[in-house]
Parts: sequence; structure tokens; C-alpha cells
Amino acid sequence: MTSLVRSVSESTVRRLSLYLRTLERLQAEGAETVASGDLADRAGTTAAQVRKDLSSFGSFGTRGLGYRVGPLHARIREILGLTRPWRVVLVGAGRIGSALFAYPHFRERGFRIEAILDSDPAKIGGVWEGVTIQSAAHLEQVLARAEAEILILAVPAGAAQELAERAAAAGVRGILNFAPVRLRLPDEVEVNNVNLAVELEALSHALVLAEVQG
Amino acid sequence: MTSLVRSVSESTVRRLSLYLRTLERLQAEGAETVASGDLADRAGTTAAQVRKDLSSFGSFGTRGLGYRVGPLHARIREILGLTRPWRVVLVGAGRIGSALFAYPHFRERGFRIEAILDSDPAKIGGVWEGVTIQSAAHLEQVLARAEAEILILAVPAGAAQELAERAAAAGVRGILNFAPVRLRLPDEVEVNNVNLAVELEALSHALVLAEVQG
DNA sequence: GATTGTGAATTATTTCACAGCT
DNA sequence: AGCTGTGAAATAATTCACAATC
Repeated sequence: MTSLVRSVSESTVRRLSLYLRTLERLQAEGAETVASGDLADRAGTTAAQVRKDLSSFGSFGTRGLGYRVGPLHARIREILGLTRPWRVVLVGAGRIGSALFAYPHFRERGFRIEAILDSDPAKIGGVWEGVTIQSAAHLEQVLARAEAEILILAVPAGAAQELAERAAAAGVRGILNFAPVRLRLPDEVEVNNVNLAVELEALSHALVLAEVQG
Repeated sequence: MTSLVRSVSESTVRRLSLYLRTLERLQAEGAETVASGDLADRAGTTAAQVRKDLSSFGSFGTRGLGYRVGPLHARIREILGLTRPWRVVLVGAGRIGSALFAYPHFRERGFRIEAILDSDPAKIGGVWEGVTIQSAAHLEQVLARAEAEILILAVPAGAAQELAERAAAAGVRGILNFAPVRLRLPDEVEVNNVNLAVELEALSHALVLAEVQG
């Protein structure tokens, strides 16, 4: 069987996600086709970049016309692994956890938060939209019962490594980590780090640079 | 006057932010010096990368010994523009806004949220830790009174462009944008986008790839 | 006439490897 | 002996430019 999903670079993958959202807007606008230049403008890149990205998985644009919005959308969903739902467990029922749980774009894309865990007794037993917050002590059982594939880690830095290790041992395949620490885990566990301080600090660096350079 | 801040690549800047946090942990552990290899392990990169990153702004490691933790920390703070406070206004008092407002790492690094805005009448007038949520209709006045330099945009996609334009016109210099849209703004406004759907989709892509490749 | 697909050229980033300090 | 600083080499990502196609 030939793979439907070829290896593409990390930066291409991130742009594909942007294209996907753009294509959804185009669909809502009733567009049938889109040219690379138009897609690039809307997604914030260049026409050549769009074409390179799309050609990397043997694309099917039409010369003179552009790409058909529907089929391209379907193909990118496939590449990104969004054609089936993902079972997700959220660890950390603080503010970030709450924001992620309610983030509409996650559910739209098929990321199903099956369970919520926290270690704060004041939070355990609480209910969010029908989902009861359980004790993080039961991480392994919860992951097993949910057959969770993805863990969203939204806990303080000090708690992240231990929880991540336990989740990895329990068979979780990917972790989206919001704790500002580098997780040390077996290679087969995919980790994607989101560090909000990095984002703000990159901005502040850009601002001082702009000051100095006029 | 020679600039204290040289141009370094975007990826270097992001790693510097990681090194900064690592150095803070080392300081807390009482370490006086750190070798590039150790810093690399803790920050999740390589020794050569660390040395290249640090040498790009004329660093002052000691051969045979490593880098002195305190001075290196101070130098990176300088590079990242963290030696002075930043005046920040938060737009969007939803769940993401709430998480960001309470995120301790922002305040620790001198990002001061001076005002909170929202357009939902149910939220306006609410108070978060002494800060009253004001109407987004008054964006310009609030930005002027706060002399805000940075805007954190945590609003729905549909509202982001208009608010960003108004903030740019009112003189904001940088925007940390959580809305999943590409903002079109004058070049002098720095924009850093955080797109949570992209992060999760990059993870799901990695997982399907791992499945296919064994 | 418009727009893709893609090799080639360019630019950026990472890794190597080792001379040079302490 | 240990570790930095850095040119050189290798690799990766982006941009160019144009023939191929509709």
C-alpha cells in the first residue's frame, strides 16, 4: 500500500494548517477554485511557497485556473490526519486548561476531549459541559478507559515531567505541552511545545530591535 | 552609540527565551557556571547550537569552564528587551484572555497588563484582580491613557482585524495575536501569531506519519 | 492569458571539527 | 583536560524563473 501521507517539512505542515483554515473561509464564500497567489495573500505567505507546499504531496491544481477548493481542503485534512477523530485527555483544569477545553476550533477539527484531570481537590468533582474533572492520581486508568491518543498538558512546570512520563508509559502517542519545561520522554512519543512566554519575548525582542534600527 | 542589541535570527531569539528560563532554574539551583552542553540538554538543543546562538551577540563564555550564569542571564534579558517593563493592553476577556491575564510568567518578565477590554456588555464592568474590564469601543482612549506598546489580541477571528487596525492607528507597536486570522497591518507594527489549532494539527500530522512509517 | 509544477539559484540554519584559551 | 568560538561543510527552506498546460 502506498502511503497517502508523505513526509513534509515541519514548516510546510504548519502552513498547511493555515491553508486549511483559509480554504474553509473560501468555501464559506462560495469559491470553487483558488489561485496560489490568492491563497498566499490570505494565509500570509507567497505564491511560490504555496505551490511548493502543495506540490510536495503531488498536488492537483489546474494550470490557468488554480486549485479546486473542496478537493484541496479534503487532501490537506488527510495530510494533517484530520479525517478521523482523535481521543484527547486534558490534564490541568486551570485557566489555560479551561480555555483549551472551550476552544471551538479543537472540536471542529475532531479533537475530542474525553476526560479532564487535575490534582487540586478543590477542582476534582467539578463538571465542565458534562465532563467531570477527575483526580490526576487516576491518570493511567483514565487514559486507558478513554483509549486516549493525545494528552494536552496544561499544568505548572513542576508537575509536567512526572505526568508526561506516566502518560507516555500508559501509551499516549502525542503530547501538546503548555508547561514551560522541556519534557524528556521516549522518542516514540511526539511532543509539541507551546510556550507563551517565548511568544511574547520574541515580540519584545522585535520591538527593541525596531527601536535601535529606526 | 553602538547598539547593545544585534540582529539575530528568529529561531535564535526563540531559543534565547528558552535559555533564559533554563538559566533561571540554574540560578535557583545555585549554579555559578554552565557549559554549552548542559544548557543544551536542559533546553532541548545541541551544544554547538547553544554556542552559535550565544556567539552571535559576542558572548563571554570562558574556555574550559563554560558561561557564568548570572551575566549570561542578564545579557539575554537585554537582547530580548526584558530589562524594562512593557505596557500591555489585553483585548478579549474570554477564556484565553483570562488565562493570559493570570499567566504568571508574563508579569515576572515585566509585561504589565494595564487594561482589559471586551465588547461583551456582560463582561464590561467586571473586575479582574483590581483591573476593570472596559468597553472595546474605547480602545483608542484606553491605549492612549495607558501609553500601551503591546496589544494582546484574544478575540474571535471576526473581530480581530478591525481591532488590530484601530490599535495600530493608535500607535501600538506590537501585537500578540491569538485570533486565527492573518492580520493586515502597516509594516511598522510587529505581529506575532499564536495559533493553537496549528499546534494541535502539527501534532496530529506527526502521529499519522508515525503510524504509516512504523 | 493565466496559472501550475518544478528544477536551479539563493538564502538561512544547523552541524561539524578543531584551533585557541583557561 | 575541558570547553568555547568560529570558519567551513552540510543541510534545509525559500525564492526565482520559466516551460508546460489548461
